[in-house]
Amino acid sequence: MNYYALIDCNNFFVSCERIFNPKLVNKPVVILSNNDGCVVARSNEAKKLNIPMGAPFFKYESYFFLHQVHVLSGNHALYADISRRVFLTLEEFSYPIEIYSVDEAFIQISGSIDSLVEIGKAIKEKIYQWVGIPVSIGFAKTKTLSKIASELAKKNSSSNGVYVLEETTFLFKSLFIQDVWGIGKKYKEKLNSFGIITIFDFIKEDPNWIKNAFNILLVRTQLELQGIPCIEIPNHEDYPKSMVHSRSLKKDYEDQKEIYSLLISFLSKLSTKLRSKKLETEGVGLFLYGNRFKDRSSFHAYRQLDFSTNTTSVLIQFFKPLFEKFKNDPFPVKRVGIYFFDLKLATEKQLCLLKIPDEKKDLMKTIDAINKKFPQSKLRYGSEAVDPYKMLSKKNSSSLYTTSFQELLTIRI
DNA sequence: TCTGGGGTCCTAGGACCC
DNA sequence: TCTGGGGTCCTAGGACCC
Repeated sequence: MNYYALIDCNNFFVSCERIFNPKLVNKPVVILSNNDGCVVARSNEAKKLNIPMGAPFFKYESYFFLHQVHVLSGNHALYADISRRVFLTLEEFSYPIEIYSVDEAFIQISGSIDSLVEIGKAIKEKIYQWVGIPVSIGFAKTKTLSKIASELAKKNSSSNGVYVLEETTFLFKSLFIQDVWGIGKKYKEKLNSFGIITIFDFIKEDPNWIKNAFNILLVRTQLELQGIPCIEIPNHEDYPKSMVHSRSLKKDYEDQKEIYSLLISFLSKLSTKLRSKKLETEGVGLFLYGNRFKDRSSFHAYRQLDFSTNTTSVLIQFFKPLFEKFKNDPFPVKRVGIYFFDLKLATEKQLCLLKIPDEKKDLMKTIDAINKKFPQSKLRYGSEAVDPYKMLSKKNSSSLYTTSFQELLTIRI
């Protein structure tokens, strides 16, 4: 029998922190978003204190203090590295795999229920032993069902973190549609308005009606819930179609030179990422937002290129006029972002009949190599901000234990 | 009164996910 | 005072074609 499994890291960001700081074990811990804005991860103990996902830090600060909640700024370089190690370990098992997010992966597997439980246990133990991250594993006939199974694995203490979902009819009468992968807030409200409350209600609806009232995605979800796989594991090495770098700022900024140089820093950072992944872009865009809790001002502009590139100077050249448009009708800026779209593999570069700007490939290579070797003293373009971080804020971050020699863990014996 | 019909392509916006 | 960031996919509607 063919199955899918979802391997899901438990409270991933918190678990990463706990590897290096055992004092956090069994304590309520929350991880904050950039700018220390809101809660993006919680330990089980923090969940028990009814701290919701997305809770704004400033509203909960005194509550955290009262309950001795450990509060950390997100250390995403660390989490990315731990994530990589988790999936390298999972790949040891040689099943077809899809890394779905920083803390989740699907695998495809066949076997009897008993053998699945054994394999699940083995995976769970190996990841914990090799990387130190606890995971939950859910097996089922489709990806959508395996999501539900992994939640059951997490909640069901008798399952030991591994759950095989077989019979669903009874279960679905007690599960709500909003617990289904692919059904968010809007769909939930609309489905509820038609009296569809549980997964059981949803499954017996006419697919044609769902197609007309919603879209093809929900029809797929419905089939998946009935055990008919519609969402496959991609069988090729995929690369991203777009890339964004965006941040909320410490305060509202009005100085256009400051905003511009920050955007150039972002552009430079994003092109470096593009090069490190051996990709090129055929489009560049930017967006600027005012403070979304006070005013709804926004600006958005993009430019399609006639060729693909990952050269910072070339991208700056095409970016400049986009920012000029903002100057016509400026507003105080609270959030900024740069994005690339229509990404292509650098190795499959299309030749262009038109004259394209000098790509300075060797210069880019040299700059990247120097910046990699000396991360403290970054080589940058003249128009980049000298210290982009002064426009952002970050307080309680843990160290880069696994990605920086300066910040290795110190152990006293 | 009554104003074609059928097709493709592109994009902005909206929904979802973590 | 203070509210994250990075992605994907689908669809309606407009522009354009004959």
